[in-house]
Amino acid sequence: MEMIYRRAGFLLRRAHQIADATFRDECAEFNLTPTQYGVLMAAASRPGLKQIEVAKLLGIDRSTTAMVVDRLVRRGFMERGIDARDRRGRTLRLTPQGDALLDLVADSAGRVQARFLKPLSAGERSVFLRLLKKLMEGETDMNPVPFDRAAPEDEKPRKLASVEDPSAA
Amino acid sequence: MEMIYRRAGFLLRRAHQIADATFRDECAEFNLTPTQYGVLMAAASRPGLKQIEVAKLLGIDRSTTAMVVDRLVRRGFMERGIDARDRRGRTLRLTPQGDALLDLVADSAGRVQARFLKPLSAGERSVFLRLLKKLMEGETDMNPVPFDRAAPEDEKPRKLASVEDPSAA
DNA sequence: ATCCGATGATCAGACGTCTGTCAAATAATT
DNA sequence: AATTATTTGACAGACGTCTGATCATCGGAT
Repeated sequence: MEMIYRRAGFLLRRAHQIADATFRDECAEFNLTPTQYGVLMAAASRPGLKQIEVAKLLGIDRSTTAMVVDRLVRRGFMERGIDARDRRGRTLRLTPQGDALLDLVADSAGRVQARFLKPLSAGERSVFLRLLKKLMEGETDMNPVPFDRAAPEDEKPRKLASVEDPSAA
Repeated sequence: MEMIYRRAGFLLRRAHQIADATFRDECAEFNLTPTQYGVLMAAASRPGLKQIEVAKLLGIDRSTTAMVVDRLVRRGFMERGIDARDRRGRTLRLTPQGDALLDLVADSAGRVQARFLKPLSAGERSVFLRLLKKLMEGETDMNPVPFDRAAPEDEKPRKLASVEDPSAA
């Protein structure tokens, strides 16, 4: 039995479970799940991007994405439109309420990371995160969507030559 | 948006997702999920242990455990009984079919680990696993059940006089 | 212009997961 | 012994997740 505690899958389930709970707890007042937050962030970063692109960005499948978006739309945080150029696609964008929510959530979301990683030293954290990322980048077999963090980048590739986030962290 | 790719929670969701898919793929012929496998393993290791104990061992809650056990019982891999000493509790044990299944699954389950961890070198794997375990052991806030891999190991209630926790809280 | 394969969305179904709530049983208190 | 508190399990409800099926649309090939 003990062997199960050494399995990466088991450890990852627990880790994910706790990270999830930490996020929900930290964002309890907003009643936001990590996934919803991800969808909101994706939509905020590139207004008008399509549902399928959000799915790819986050690595969740189309059905799940549709369901999550549904709830967010129902709660008034985002709106769905039909892509004029390709009527199969649904374009997404935040409503002003959605934008406001994201502002409010920012601090809480930031705290989740520190709180979750607390058991590790600063050095360990960076190693851990690095290995986790390496693991994801190397996964190809069972990965629903390649982990490349580089968004399709079609729409309008506004490549500003400057730093993108001068906001003091 | 890119910032989300640096979040531990996001990375862990993906990692868990892929580990899960790898397990399911490797065990497709048995139609077994990682959770079901965990429950089966727990029940195999200590026949007659209670449902609630399995839940604690695996870090899943009572509702989830009940549901998973239901399916396993329905498929004939385990059977549920009522604990004679505490009639609230349900005792679990594998059926011969369950035992046989576990035998068959062993190889596949073993392969999952190697396959999932493939992108990392041997050294990285052990560091990764070690950090993951350390993270889990240190989690207390949002952990549904402490991660101690040391099973309750009671069976005999032996309430020793040793002071365990004067609860100075 | 038409047909066909690829793509996007939705739906249905299955499973895991948690939170709450309720009922049964046990344990603790008075 | 009777009341109260705690524990266990089941059930309902919500959410995330995937697969497979179906429908609409698009793009390319004929």
